[in-house]
Order: sequence, then C-alpha cells, then structure tokens
Amino acid sequence: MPELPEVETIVRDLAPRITGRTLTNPRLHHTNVLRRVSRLRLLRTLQRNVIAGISRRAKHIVILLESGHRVVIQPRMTGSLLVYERRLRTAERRYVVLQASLGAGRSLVYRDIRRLGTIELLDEKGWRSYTAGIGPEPLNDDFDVAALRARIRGSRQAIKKVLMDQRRIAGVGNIYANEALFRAGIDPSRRADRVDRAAATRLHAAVRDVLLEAVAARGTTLRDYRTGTGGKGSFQFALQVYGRAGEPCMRCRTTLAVTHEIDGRQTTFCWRCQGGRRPTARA
DNA sequence: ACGAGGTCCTGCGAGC
DNA sequence: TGCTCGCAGGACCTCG
Repeated sequence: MPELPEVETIVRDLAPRITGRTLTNPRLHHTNVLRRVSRLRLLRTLQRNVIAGISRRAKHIVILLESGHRVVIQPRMTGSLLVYERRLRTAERRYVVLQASLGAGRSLVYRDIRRLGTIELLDEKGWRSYTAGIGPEPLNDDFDVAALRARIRGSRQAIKKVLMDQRRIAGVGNIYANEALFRAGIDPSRRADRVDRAAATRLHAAVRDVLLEAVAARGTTLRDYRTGTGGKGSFQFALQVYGRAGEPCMRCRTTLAVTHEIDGRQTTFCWRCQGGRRPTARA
C-alpha cells in the first residue's frame, strides 16, 4: 500500500522519464476514480499538454502540467503509476484506469486493482487549498520534535490514529505507524496527549528513520505495490512488527500481539517493549 | 467535537 | 474441486 516511501520512489523513478513529455491519446477506463472532475474535462486537459514535473505530497502523486493544472493521484491500496517503453502485454492491460502516450513508443499508465485510488484535477487555487489541508511533511528539515509535539497536542485519540491522520502529519500509513511506534517503544493505543516529551522525541526520530530507511529500500512490497519502473521494493524484509503477529519480538522474543481496536486497522505490537495491555487472547 | 460505523473495490484465503 | 464468505484498508461520509 503506497505510503510516503512508496510514492516517493514512484516519483523519483518517473521524474526523468516523463518530465518534458507531451501527453497524447489519453484514455480513462473507469470514471468512479474521479473526484470533482468529469471524464471529459480530465481528458481534454491532458490531451497535448506537457508534463512540467512530478512530485509527491503526503501519499499523493502530483503531476504538474504546463497549463498550470495538477493531476493528483492517490494510489491508496493498490494503485500504481508506471512508464512502459513497449506495448503492454494482455495481462498488464488488466486493471488499467488511465493511460496516455508519451511519444517514442512510451506510455504512462495508472493501474489500480481494487480501484480505491482517486484522480483529481486541480488548478492553482484548488491546489493551494488542497495542500493546505494536509499536515507537514515529516522528512522536511523543519519537522523537528517541537513540530511533532505541536501536531499531536490536544488529541485524546490513540497516538497511532493521530500519526495516520493526514491533516496532522503527512504520509504515514498503517505500516510505518506500526513500525515507528515499535521503534519508539510506545503503546499504539496510548492517548496522544499522554505522549510526553521524551516519548515524542523518540517517536520523532523513529518516524523519520523508518521513512528514510524505507525510501532507501524503495518501499515495502507486500503484494501489489510496484515502483515507477515496475520493480518491487525491499523494505518488507526489514519490517519488525507489521504482519508479524504471533511471531517473536525481535527485541525481547515475546510473542507479538495484534489488535483491531484502533480505527479498525491491524495494529501489531509488543506489549512488553511498548508497554501496552497484555493481550488476553493470542492472534 | 468526537467516535463509531458505512462506503468504495477486488483478490485471496479459510472453511465447508 | 468448487463454492461462499469475510477480510484487507485510506479517505471520506453520515449519524448519534
């Protein structure tokens, strides 16, 4: 599931391959992925427009066009954006949502198996309000401990849920929230306003470290995530808690527990290292 | 203001 | 073997 490191990898892969290219023959195969834009307006805007650049904001891919429009893609669970330098094989054509020619036999393809991902088209004004509604980028230099504390302050919600709230902090999803909280030794269900300065300092370092390491590993491929060139990431081999429920904690060998009590999502943790409630039932 | 729960969507694994 | 069913989940929505 593309979170910050996965989207960053896609964007870095695609930047040299699509920047300056002219889009032609855009085709949209599913309209229910569109948000606040009609099929006709999207396709008309893409046709013969030039890609000025591609960047990442939170977990979103942002394609800037020379017209000033931005195509914002949220891959969510199973979306991937790829450049093909050849014709697509039959199997590759499945799940294609949006595609366009880049010239010289290349094509830009957005595919999404579950189609929970979304595509938006924003003008300058729309973009400004869009990005203003998202929290700070955790890998930016100005995201220090004080910035993290400011973003989690005053919330009685579980720290894990707050970490994943895109309005508070950008780009952290379920996998990296689990990993960062384990590294920081913090119970995922602890109320955010009860995370003290020392814990916040550890959490700040853990969030940044895990995201940076995952970017270096080109992301986490558990099933569907692919890089911008169709390859797999390798951070799945470095995960310490996510997906390891029932297996021993890498630090203390206690059996890792899993709960769905926070936001209905899978939370894996070590009750001994992270100080949570000892689970009554095993996973 | 906040929490709980529904919605979208398809593949996959468990169970029979 | 082949079927059904429930789960996976990020963001957004409604309801209480």
